[in-house]
Amino acid sequence: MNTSTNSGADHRLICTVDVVLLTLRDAQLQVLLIKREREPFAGALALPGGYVHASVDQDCADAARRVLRDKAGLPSPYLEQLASFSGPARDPRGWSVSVAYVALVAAPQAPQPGQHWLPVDELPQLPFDHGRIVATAVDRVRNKSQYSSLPVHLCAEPFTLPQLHGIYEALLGEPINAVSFRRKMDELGMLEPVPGAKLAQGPHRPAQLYRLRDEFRRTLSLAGRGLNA
Amino acid sequence: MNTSTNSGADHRLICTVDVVLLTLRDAQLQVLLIKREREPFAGALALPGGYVHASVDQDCADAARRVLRDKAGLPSPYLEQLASFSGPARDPRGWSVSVAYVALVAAPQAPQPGQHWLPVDELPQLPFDHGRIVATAVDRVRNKSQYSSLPVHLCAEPFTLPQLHGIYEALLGEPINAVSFRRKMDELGMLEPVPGAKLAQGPHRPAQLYRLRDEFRRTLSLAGRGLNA
DNA sequence: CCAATAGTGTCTGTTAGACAGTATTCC
DNA sequence: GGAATACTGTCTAACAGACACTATTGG
Repeated sequence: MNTSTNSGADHRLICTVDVVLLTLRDAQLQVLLIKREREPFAGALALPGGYVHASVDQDCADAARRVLRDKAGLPSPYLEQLASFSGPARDPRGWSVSVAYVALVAAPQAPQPGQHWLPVDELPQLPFDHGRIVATAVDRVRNKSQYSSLPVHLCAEPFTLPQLHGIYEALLGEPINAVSFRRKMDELGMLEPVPGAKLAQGPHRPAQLYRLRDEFRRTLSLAGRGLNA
Repeated sequence: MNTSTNSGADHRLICTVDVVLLTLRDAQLQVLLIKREREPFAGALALPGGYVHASVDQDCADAARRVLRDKAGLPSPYLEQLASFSGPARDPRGWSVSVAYVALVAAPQAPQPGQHWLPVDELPQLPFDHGRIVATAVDRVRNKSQYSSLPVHLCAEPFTLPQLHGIYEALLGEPINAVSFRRKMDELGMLEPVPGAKLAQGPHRPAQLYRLRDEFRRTLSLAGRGLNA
């Protein structure tokens, strides 16, 4: 096969991005699914996604942000490349490559028409290989939650340590020692107390509010030895 | 822009795979580079890579294995997807997506003509964004070596624990406590002693030879709390 | 027996978890 | 003052690192 400087049709493939947008609602990890308007699988619930447009996107992450903006109406949440999925059968339109991203958001506004938040552990069959993509994303997020600051992106700022503690527990599905948790968050050094700001949640001592230090808005902080859940 | 069921040229992009094949030589992590025969960058040293061929590849990993077979003359080493790199400028032929893989091999045969092993810390400028891809791969491998069995794939079987110990130290660039190392390898449970097989390296006690348990040939074993280098 | 490396037993320091105690709020 | 939750001090248990010891080979 001659592959010299040919960049014609044989070497050009269907290329898409898919975004697994996750949030925490009712102490459950939930994923945003969109009702597809077009074939294939018109009418089915699927991940927000779309073609990569060479004319408008600077790279695939840019395409993912565009998809999030257009289909989920979101500004720029935490976004991380997950993996690429490819093959002849995953898309009925033909051999395709999808670069998948994970995005995390804190406060899921009321979903707009056609948007559905579903718990990741109770998903129906999804079109394409979206079931597998979601499973990979959930694995990645749960795994990274064991030793990094990733879950802060599921928490609206400012937040209290007990709130963040609850988020880690919901993600990892098991109780985390509260003393160790505070020690670790302290070591990670990513949080700063909002001076004077406390959150009163009821007839008891209010909790200190914290925010992410700017250095950690786009970077994760990694714990040396995990949170040892 | 109409994106209905159109799968025509606008939505088809240049799609390639690149493989970062790493090995350990002279206690240094080295990467395989190939002298490019074709434009662009003909004559330059670059990662082995090529177009994804929808007609022959089952997925991008398959394309990566084909590239390794054809350009590096290798059977099937440890192969793991790294990340995808995309954009209008990384390839002079146009907007492109490259799905990059990391591969690890043990014994680098004498390189064939056009193949060059170079230490990852002393690379020249590489064409495309291959410098960045190699850097990402090296980060990934060094990072995963801290808490997983990944480095066993850099070691020819059967091997002794002191040999494997040396490989971990070379990767992490710092000494690892030998007692802890043995304890960890034991906990990981991925090695089995080859009955009766010892390796005599000189005028001293020979070391027990080990091999990877079959369950771990394609899967990694993860340590709970890292190797604490 | 000596030198050299392989492998083990055991002590010690560090770190995570348990638990109890103090702090602060609303009633 | 009581109830509830936020936070802290301190003991304990688990684990990694240090070090000394034994094991096994060639000379």
